[in-house]
Amino acid sequence: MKERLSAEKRRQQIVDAAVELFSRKGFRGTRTREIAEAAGISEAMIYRHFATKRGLYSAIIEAKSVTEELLASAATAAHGKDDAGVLRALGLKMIEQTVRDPSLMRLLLFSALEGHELSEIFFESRVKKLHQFLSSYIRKRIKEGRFRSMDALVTARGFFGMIVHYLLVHELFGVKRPPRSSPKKAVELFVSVFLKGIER
Amino acid sequence: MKERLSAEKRRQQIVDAAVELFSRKGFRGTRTREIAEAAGISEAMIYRHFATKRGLYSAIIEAKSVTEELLASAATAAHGKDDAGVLRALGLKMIEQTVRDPSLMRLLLFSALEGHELSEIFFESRVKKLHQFLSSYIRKRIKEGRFRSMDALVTARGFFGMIVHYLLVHELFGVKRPPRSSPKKAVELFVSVFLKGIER
DNA sequence: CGTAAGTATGTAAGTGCTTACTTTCTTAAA
DNA sequence: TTTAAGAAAGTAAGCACTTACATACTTACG
Repeated sequence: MKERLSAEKRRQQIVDAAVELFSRKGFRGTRTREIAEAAGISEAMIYRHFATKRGLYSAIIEAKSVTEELLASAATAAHGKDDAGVLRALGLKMIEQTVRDPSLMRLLLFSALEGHELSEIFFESRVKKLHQFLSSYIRKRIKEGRFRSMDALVTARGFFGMIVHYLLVHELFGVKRPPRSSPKKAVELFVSVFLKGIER
Repeated sequence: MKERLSAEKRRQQIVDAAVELFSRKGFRGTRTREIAEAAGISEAMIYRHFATKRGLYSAIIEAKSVTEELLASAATAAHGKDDAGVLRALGLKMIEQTVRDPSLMRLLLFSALEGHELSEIFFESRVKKLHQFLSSYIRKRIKEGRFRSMDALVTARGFFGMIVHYLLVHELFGVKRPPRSSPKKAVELFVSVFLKGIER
């Protein structure tokens, strides 16, 4: 017989295994048996901890919806009115996190494509917050006369678009980065183009 | 008995029904029975025209891989060295096409996420061509001294990122456009920021 | 021209495997 | 002794794909 864990630890173990599989193969592409095998337990254990496969998926999406430290370093730069610092911090952190663990980006895309009911909540808590942070920063700097007058939200999404697209191309579609194009250099380029583009 | 069509027409009918379903629900999420029902025939007919479900999916991806007229208007502007015109044409056409028929974007994302073998070919023929067109235009304009010196491919992908991200946000995640933000205005904004950002 | 043979297009009803979820029983910790 | 964590072995439904057979269109031959 297998090691006996506390319910909480076992539950976490199931979630960890499921995150990996759902993010790689989607909800419909993942078998509950695979999850059980990956967690080293029997299928029945999954159903002791989660009512349905969909319930497990929802639990994951909700857990991944907590906002984390991504905004912290950007907020510091924002306080010091370091425009390039704000953008650099956001871009680099996003890329770094996604390269280290692409499961979040994949889960987000899968849940939207597959039309999961929590996809919207997922988007609101993970993406919208970032958009709002940057757009209100831009709005403030427009008021201060440092940036040109423009739709701050659309503009902010434009910047995130450059970063997200970079991740799509390299992490999802698997395009190889030529040696001259490190993430850091790409972010520098995006920041410089974007800043020069919006400054007065 | 149902109407008797020519093999070619029937095949096309199956493909049409399948495109709609695969783009909405993905490969794994689509049942062959659903495709048959949507096409108004029996499952066996699918298997008379395609060896396997996967074969049908591959046929669709290959068919969708043909490059179309997207580059035409941009090429005209490129010839006249109308920088804003090039970017505007690319951005507007991409948005217009995707809004009219989102199936292509969804198929592309699904095939990459689900790891379909033809996903790479799909990407190369649909996406890479655009990247190459714009990056070689940018490279030329750098040589002519109109744009700052920078990595043309990364820069070009930055512009497409703004457009693609706009489509992801509105077409995939279903964020409502506020009335002030029409696609046309958004493209104008992206073009203006991007151009000002890369010009000397 | 008329018609029977041959062929392509179609269907209804499977077949066997997979899958989400259940039931029943065992074992170890408190 | 009680209770919850665990395994083994189902079950019913769903799935890609097949089989056996019917019907319409085409064509060669009298």
